[in-house]
Amino acid sequence: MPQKRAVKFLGLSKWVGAFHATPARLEKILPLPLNSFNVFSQNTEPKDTSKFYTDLIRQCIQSKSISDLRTIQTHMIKSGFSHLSLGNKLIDAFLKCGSIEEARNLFDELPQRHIVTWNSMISSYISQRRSEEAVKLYNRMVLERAFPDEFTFSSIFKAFSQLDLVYEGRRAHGQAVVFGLEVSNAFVGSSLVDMYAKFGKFRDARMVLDRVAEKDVVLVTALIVGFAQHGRNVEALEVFKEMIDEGIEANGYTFASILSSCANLKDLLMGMLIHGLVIRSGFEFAVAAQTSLLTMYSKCGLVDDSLKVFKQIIEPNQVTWTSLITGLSQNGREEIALSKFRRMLRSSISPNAFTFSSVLRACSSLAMLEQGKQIHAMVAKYGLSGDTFTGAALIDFYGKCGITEMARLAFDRLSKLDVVSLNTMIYSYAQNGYGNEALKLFNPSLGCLVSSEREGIDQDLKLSNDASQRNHHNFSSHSDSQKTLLRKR
DNA sequence: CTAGGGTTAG
Repeated sequence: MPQKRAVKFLGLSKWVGAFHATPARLEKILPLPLNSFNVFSQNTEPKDTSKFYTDLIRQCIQSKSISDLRTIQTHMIKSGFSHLSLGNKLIDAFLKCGSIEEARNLFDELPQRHIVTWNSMISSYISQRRSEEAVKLYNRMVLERAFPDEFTFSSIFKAFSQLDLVYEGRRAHGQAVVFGLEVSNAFVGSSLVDMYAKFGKFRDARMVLDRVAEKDVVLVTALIVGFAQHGRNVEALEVFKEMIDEGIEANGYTFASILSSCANLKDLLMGMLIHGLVIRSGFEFAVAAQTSLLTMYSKCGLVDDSLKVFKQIIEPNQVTWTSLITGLSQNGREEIALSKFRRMLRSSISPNAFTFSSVLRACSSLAMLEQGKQIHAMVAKYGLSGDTFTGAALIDFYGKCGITEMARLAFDRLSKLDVVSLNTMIYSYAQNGYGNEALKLFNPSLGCLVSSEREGIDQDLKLSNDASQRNHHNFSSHSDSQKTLLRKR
């Protein structure tokens, strides 16, 4: 009986007394009759009415009361949107209450939208990883002559990098230039640098960065992160040093990224130096920096130091636990890795694809069949059977345990194939004496993988197949699994 | 009333 559900407006006691307001009751106690809203234009609307609604909306946000917002919306629509600014506030309120759909519905209904409203909608879509919607709105915005401002540009570029739309992102950059907002502030600049860096377009990223007059830590960190994420660790370190030289202080984000570069370079000395810097700059308890620190030590082979870092972490998150488990598993401490995994679950932190691929690796190294099976069940429960990394770990695990059928089952569940998972499957077959099955996979033209709807995969397979054909008469260039196959033949 | 950068896997 949703109609009868009481709607409580906490601060409304002077209007409604102590009783609860239903939409029908609310209509009776509004400060002005609904019809009379129409006589006010947007500019001359009475101050107190506007304030009345504004307060109401603020209370709804505080109590996260979406149903109350709906009530207000109903009245607004009835009054023919006489209060446009309220419409915008209402959209903002829906967004803050997490109801993006209702915000969008109202957004579409409004005869006019404020630039702030456009920006709010766009950034909400992006933070919900629904960037297609954000881009659609952005394009519509330009068409409807609601000109994007620096707030728009500070968020829209992320949509293009999320969607991997290089050309469109560049075009939006051009539009920012046209509006004179390209490097109007560090917000727009860092968003642009981030986009170009994510695309691997480091020349463009650098050019934008250099044009920003007031550089700050976020701007430079965007470039550092870009280099680090593309495995260009030396360049990441160079930019980091440059930043320090320019007197810009690093923060937790910067340290998280730069320590990850040290880890990948196995540069223990630099890592320890930066560890000192982390402590001195007061980011000792920034969890991402701590996580990277932990990884740095374990990649450099100092497991005990990484355990020490972990002990310091007050609230380890999913990534932290995973890093710890990975480090242990990679350093031959499989049992401890598994016990940490159990502890992670007990502290109600859920595992992800990264975690599973690491614990499965631990199970695989020691051929712990029962444990691995249990983890396989969890993988299925978490809906991660299709993940390429986790899948490859499963294939590897069952292969090592000699259960080829299960390995194949895991293989067939992959939502996407790549060279590694294919190699792992071939290796599992080969290891267990199924030479013919392995060959079928090795040469997809024999019919094993063709005729599936997997297009990207075929591309991948074609590449690896072409490469192997080039080496066909050259035995020494074959991988171990291929050698095994050739012997079996 | 609206804005930017992060750490983990084969």
